[in-house]
Amino acid sequence: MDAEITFSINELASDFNVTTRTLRFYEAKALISPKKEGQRRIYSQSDRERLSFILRGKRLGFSLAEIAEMLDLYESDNKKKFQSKVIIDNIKEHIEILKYKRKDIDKTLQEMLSLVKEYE
DNA sequence: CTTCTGACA
DNA sequence: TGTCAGTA
Repeated sequence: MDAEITFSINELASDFNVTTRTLRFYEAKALISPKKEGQRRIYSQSDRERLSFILRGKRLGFSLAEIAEMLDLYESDNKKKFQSKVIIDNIKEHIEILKYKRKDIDKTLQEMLSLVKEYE
């Protein structure tokens, strides 16, 4: 009955332009935990979203350790409600970091834009 | 032929 | 992370 859309490690890897080695590596770092069909890894849509988040985090310059932290912070707010303040504080910190990154990007963007403008 | 674990670059 | 080995 359940037409769960799943992916093999190969499909997921090619879909996101990463290697299967990378996916196993992230799993070893506990960033993704696909189901196992015997030995074979079975990736679900949620695993897909997690990978998307991980790769985006990488592009934003976060380390795998930081991404791992964000990941379990974002999913733990249901279970560990007694620690909500700590979680909120951590997320706020991430928000601040992102704001600085955005400022840097905007600054650099403006400089490059005006630079190109001089030569065209 | 695809995937897995472990090891080494 | 890439890659090579030896399997299941």
